[in-house]
Amino acid sequence: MAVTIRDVAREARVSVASVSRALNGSPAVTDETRQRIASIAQRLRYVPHSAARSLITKRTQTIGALLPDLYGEFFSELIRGIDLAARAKGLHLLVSSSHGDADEAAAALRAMQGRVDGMLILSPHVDAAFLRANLPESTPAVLLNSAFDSPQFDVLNIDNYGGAYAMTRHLLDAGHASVTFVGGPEDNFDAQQRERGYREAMAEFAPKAVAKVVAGDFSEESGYLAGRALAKNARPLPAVFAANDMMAVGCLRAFAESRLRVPQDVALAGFDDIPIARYVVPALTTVRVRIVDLGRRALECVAAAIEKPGRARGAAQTLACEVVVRASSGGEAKPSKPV
Amino acid sequence: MAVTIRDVAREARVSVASVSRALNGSPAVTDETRQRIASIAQRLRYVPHSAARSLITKRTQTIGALLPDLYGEFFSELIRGIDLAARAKGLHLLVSSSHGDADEAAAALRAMQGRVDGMLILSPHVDAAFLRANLPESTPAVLLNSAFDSPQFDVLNIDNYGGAYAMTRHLLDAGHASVTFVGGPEDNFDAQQRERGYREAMAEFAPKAVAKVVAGDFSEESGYLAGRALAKNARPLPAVFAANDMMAVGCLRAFAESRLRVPQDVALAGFDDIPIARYVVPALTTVRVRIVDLGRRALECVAAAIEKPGRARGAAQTLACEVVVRASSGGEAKPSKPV
DNA sequence: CGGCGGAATGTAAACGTTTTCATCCGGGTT
DNA sequence: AACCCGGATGAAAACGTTTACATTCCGCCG
Repeated sequence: MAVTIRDVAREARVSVASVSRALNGSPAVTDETRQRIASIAQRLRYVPHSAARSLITKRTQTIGALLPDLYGEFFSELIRGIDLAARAKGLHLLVSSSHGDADEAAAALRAMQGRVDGMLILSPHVDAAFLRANLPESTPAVLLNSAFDSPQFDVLNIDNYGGAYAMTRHLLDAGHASVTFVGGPEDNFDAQQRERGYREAMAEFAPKAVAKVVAGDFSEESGYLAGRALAKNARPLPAVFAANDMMAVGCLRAFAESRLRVPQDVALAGFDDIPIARYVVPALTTVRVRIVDLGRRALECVAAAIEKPGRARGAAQTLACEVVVRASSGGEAKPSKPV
Repeated sequence: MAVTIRDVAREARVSVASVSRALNGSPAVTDETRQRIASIAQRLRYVPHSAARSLITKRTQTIGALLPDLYGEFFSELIRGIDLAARAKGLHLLVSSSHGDADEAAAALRAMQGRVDGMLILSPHVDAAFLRANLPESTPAVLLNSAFDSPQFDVLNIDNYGGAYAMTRHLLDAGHASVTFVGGPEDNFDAQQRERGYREAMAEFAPKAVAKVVAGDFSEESGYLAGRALAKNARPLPAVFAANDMMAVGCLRAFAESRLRVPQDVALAGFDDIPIARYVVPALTTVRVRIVDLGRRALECVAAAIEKPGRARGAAQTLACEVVVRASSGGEAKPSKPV
């Protein structure tokens, strides 16, 4: 049915070995025969059978990506970065996303076994035991945004700490006497790091003020509730720094209901720079994370691990964030045109 | 190194054929031996080598998804739907996205050759010639949201026409004497269909009014410009229906600058129901498209084509949309809490 | 009691590559 | 002239499955 290496060999009057060599760029073949074989292969539309090749080379040229139940921009951007880098390296991308719990993730991980040369794993469910149980020893893997730190695996994290630290500092520098933090879920790694960044910046740059954290869970609703509670406090209000943009949007709604003007009565900042952040009124000051870079770096990292199997594992990299100042923090007045 | 079917066979004191049969559920094997083999396989952590299996069965259990340079919510939701359906069917998902032009898409399509049993293709660049040149005859493919209609391929479209028709009708029913349409890019299939839906609804439900279309290109900026132009018109202003939400957001900004109140002075609606639509003020009336369902249906469609190779191709399905009424059209006043 | 049929299992070919090893050939060295 | 060396090519094994076909075994019927 399909054209195989044999057909090309027959047509070119050489052995299959020569065809293989010619097409794979082995030096042990005359330029002239290489040309001839190449042109015949092209004419016949020969495409090497990837399964047969994988069988013998033990390489699939494929990277697996294991992702949790992820929504919106973050997911797209991450995949974009991974995909771009994979294409540049001639690798394919096998995706398995939308994993709600550890069991689903485990099943997905096992299902990928043997189909991929390496893995990119972003999941709140991973820990040492999970990986030992579900990931073959020999498969290189890069953990994304994971609290889990092991000499076995490379880890690539967002600098949540640094971003929150920088934002807190920015708010204090802008003249606010104090900053209140709206926290994320307690068991969330990102949330923990962001809170730590906030606390340390407060300790350093506002030693007289006291750090104050109100609870939240990253949802818009929890931000709304937090905002409503904060609006009752004594004036002047401290600046509010929400652990993510969705909660900041919730705060914004609560403040609007309480007839509080942002940023005149209360300054507000978020974290993530989701697209909505540019379009709420006033536009939200936030911390931007270059998700595309996260994906790209992750893929390059696992590709490197595949190429050099003996290489030391366990490198931990951190991806910098940047403060994006918009109208909501009062740092800059640009209410009309989105950035 | 890795454990193969031979190891299992040796351990179980049977032939490899029996192991294969037992693990693949062939009826020609005693329940007792099946049990024994299964437990040994599990103990040895045997996983069939997928490449070897593909080599002989000519199946990869993998679906390829070819996507253009897609951003945000649409991409995530689409992949989510595809992934969910794929998992349910035990299929893997090979993704190649971010294709800017036809050449890139062609290269990606060819690279997937032999690695997938079927393809999901969403790309403005596909047409008959493109597919003939880059897709093997035998590979089933489903085209998503494509103007190209051929008896060769299944096509799955969003009901842009019906959604725009329904929205226009909704605005007219709500008491607006006329509706002005802000169009999308001229060569865009979605935009064309939406405009057609608008025109036909106008002709049918507002025969005395005249359909009016101002140009746009789906960008927020083009919506802003359109909104500014419209704000100059004679009062009372007709309702404004933008061909997508981003342009509607742009209109909103222009109206705010012109001190026009929405919906009191001008009613506004968009299309897509992007997340931002809920958070702008006032919240945007729009047309919702169930992208997850699009992905799910597409995968089920290609899976069906793979299972029954002889089946008739060329079925065209259409995915219904629904009008989502929020504050911006004045149909319902719910300015505070997002839906 | 012999043969037959069907169920369970085994044997080996086939899938399409890559790669090791062998072969061949021409030319330079001794 | 004999030898060797190195470069180009070919033959065949190997990768780990599935499956067509062969074999074995056992009970049952004539």
